[in-house]
Amino acid sequence: MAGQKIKNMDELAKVSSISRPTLSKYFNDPESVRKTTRQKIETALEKYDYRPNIFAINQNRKLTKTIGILVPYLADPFFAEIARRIELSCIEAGFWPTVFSAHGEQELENNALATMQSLRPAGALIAPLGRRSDFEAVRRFAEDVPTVVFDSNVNVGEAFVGHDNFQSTELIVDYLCRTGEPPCFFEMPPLNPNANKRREAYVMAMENLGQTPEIVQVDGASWEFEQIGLEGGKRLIEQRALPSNTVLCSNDRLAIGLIAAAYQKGLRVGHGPECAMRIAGHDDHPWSRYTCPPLTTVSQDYSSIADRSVEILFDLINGGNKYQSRVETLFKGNLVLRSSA
Amino acid sequence: MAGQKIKNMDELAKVSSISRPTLSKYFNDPESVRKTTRQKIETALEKYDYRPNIFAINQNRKLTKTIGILVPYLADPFFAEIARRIELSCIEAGFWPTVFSAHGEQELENNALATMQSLRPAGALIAPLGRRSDFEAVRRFAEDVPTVVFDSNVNVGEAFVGHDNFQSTELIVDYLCRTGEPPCFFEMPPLNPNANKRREAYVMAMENLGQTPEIVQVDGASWEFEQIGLEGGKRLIEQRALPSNTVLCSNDRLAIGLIAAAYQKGLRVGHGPECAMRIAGHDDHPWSRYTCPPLTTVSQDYSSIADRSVEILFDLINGGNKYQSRVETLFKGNLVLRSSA
DNA sequence: TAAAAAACTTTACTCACGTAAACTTTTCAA
DNA sequence: TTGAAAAGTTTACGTGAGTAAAGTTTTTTA
Repeated sequence: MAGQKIKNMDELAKVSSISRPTLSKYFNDPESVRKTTRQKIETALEKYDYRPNIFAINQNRKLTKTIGILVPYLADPFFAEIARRIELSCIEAGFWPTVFSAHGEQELENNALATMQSLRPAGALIAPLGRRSDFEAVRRFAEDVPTVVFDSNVNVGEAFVGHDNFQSTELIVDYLCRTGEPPCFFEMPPLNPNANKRREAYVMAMENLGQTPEIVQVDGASWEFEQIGLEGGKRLIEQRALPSNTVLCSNDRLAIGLIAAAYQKGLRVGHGPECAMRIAGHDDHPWSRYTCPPLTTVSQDYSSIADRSVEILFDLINGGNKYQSRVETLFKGNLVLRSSA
Repeated sequence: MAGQKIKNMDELAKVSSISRPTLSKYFNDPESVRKTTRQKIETALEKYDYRPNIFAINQNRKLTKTIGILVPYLADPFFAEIARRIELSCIEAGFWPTVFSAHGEQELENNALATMQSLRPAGALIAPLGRRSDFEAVRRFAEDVPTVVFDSNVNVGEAFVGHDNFQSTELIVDYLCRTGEPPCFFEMPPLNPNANKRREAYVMAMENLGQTPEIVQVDGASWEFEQIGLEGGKRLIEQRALPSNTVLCSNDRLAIGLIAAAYQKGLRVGHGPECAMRIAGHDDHPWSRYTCPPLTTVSQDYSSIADRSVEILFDLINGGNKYQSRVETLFKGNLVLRSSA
């Protein structure tokens, strides 16, 4: 492959003594040509440096090999991680994934959707911003491109894959009630459906246990959840405004901020008798292992969510284009007991 | 734009009464046509739903509007953050950035380079893996595509933009020596040139101050630096093998792991008299604000690195293609004093 | 070994747009 | 009002590959 460069398939056809249509077939699917021709082509490919021009390839194909991936905020390790897994699955399946991020803003989300759309992808996996999404834009996109929505259920696309917030929230509320003071719920103004569902699930779970739900909402509208948790947490601790010494946070990033707030205010966090408060999170975020103390939380099943999303998308792409009805798949979470609660 | 769909420029030419070459000019640069024609085009665009086909556009242009961005590991918030800034600058300048990640592996880095190359981008901004890079592949890429290398200096491409590890390391070593026990240096096997330079800089700075440098290397070859810091840290603390109670970590992520290790081993971290050890990092990583205690570190000038990289690339793209010689720009770090050291 | 099937070659057209050349119309300053 | 200069139109060709149809060669099957 270090050899001379070759401009196009016609030139490759000459030097390999294989006709261009056959070469075209080969690049579409190497298995679709006879073994002997495949070998001829591959020896030529070793000798000459050639890669088909993507733009020319995709111009005529109805079905490109591109897959669009859109996440609301790539600097959040949860999305970075899930995007990573999806990307790898796509590469393995011979597709060309391209990752886009909305960076938390509607304008950029629409921008990314438009860019993706003009890439005419075979399919897309998108996690919409949620509350800030331009739903019309997302709907129009999903009409055009076979789309699997993950993480944030906005009721468009052919399928949704996500996390069972009710199951997981009940799990951790049960645990917290069983092992100490019933938790209050610490949240910020909800950015997406998950946050809302978690609040509702908390209320339900508490009522089922005969406890009074207590919700504490702190201000904040950015994607710097830790900062919001830290600032809000410090204020609440100063004012002794937390209704319970056990705090269930709407997500791990908020919990990380709250743990830092407790530390800075000299409050010991954990479940021992010498501890002033218990803090629990939700997600099993990559960082939650490294907080002080390590964070007790409920996991999201990252790999299942990523794998299933891709699986469903490939189904969609291969077999026709539409499911009979919209499929929603929710994965259960597991209790991750560490020492913060 | 909710109107009927239009297939191609010819159809748009008909409905807008503007010739196709002029339309082509308009899409290339809306400012390049007379105001009256621009308005005609734009009213047609509001009525009919049309976007030029990217593939057809790029097939013919020598200069596409695509910019490739490659980072070694996108799940690391440092790179996520810097990629985010670069992306935004590119969008603002009217380019189409596409982010790729090597996910820490050479094979995927080469893969990403190949994909980028076949996108025939106007330019690329790449942060190579470093030690694990296939240097030949990177060099060949940079020969083909105007390339600015950032973060990890591998001596290819037209320019390098990065962080002044010598200056910053000296800064924090000075600070640590001035305010307490001289630090030992905590590292893992270096993945890239920065890690090596930091070690060298540490040794130099210590010697300049008449101190004996002490280096502690823990095992680990993954990109889970926190995990490496945590495991290595716990072992060192158990065995009382740290040569100093002040530890300068090669980077913040390692420091985050080490802080967790100290916490788990019951050692209080900070600079008070009641503290057992001081821990400092390097990078001012997005998380370093939320450790317990908050991490004292030296900042990398994220925004300058991102901005200058983009600036240089645009220079390269616009004015000719080559600099006389390879330009290296290093930005200084600042001491970020928090309470861990 | 003959016939049928599979794979390949040749030829020719398509896709949607970039772009160059020659010509026409509009704009604007002298 | 005139005459460049600027902007637009018409025409025509290029890009690199997908793909269809008709014919040829190779392989497989009976």
